[in-house]
Amino acid sequence: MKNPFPGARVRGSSSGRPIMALLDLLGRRMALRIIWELRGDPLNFRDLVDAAGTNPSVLNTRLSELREAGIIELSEDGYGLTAEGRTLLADMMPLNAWADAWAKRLRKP
Amino acid sequence: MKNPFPGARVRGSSSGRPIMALLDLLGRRMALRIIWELRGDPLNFRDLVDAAGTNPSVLNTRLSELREAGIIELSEDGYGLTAEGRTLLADMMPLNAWADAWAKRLRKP
DNA sequence: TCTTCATGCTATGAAATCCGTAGCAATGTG
DNA sequence: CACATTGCTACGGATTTCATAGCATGAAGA
Repeated sequence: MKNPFPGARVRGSSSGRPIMALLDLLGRRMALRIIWELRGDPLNFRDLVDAAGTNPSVLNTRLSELREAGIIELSEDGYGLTAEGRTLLADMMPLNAWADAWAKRLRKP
Repeated sequence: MKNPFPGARVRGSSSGRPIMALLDLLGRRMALRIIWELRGDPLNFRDLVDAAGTNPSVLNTRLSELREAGIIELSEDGYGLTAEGRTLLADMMPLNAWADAWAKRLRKP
């Protein structure tokens, strides 16, 4: 299937609503993780493979989608978040705190 | 593979850090979407299949993971978010605004 | 110039996952 | 006893992911 793109059909939705395209894009394997791993300094391709614990083919597929979406870019320093990507990451940061509270809950139910 | 669980190995991470388990869980097909579709009233199984634009087998797999994680529960009214699930959804809501701004950017670059 | 290295990325085949459809079991209603 | 509604499972083909090997390019040494 084509890359998720606001205004286009995506898996599970033909409405073209931007949130549906975003949920499809972020719902693919390693997409959230890749963005997460780029929260600090840019990483080169191989370091990103290691950091995300994935393999070149999946990473490259996700990178092309995330680059086309304007979330990630390749600079001289390696792969990093664009300005837009950083605002998306900022929106994801609460998930970290949520996950910690979740772990605490599940340890003593 | 076993369901993502804080403290356990998940795809792409053996650290057991809660955020990794969460990113694995949410990075599976339709997981984010299912949570999103339950932002309002509970839905029964079939309505949730339609709302998420998926099929019973994938939905059931995701539901069992999300129920085990304590994010979704089945009540007399149907499938709905738990209290914890609602806080997770609240953390996801900014994505909607982000997606709208994203769509606007991509329309006129 | 001839290695050697680091880089982004592609190729390949097997394994896992997803998808769509059909249908089952339990429960309730006429 | 039909009949509808519900949650869910079975199945087979399509797609995606996984792990590993390797290619192409450019820079840096020898």
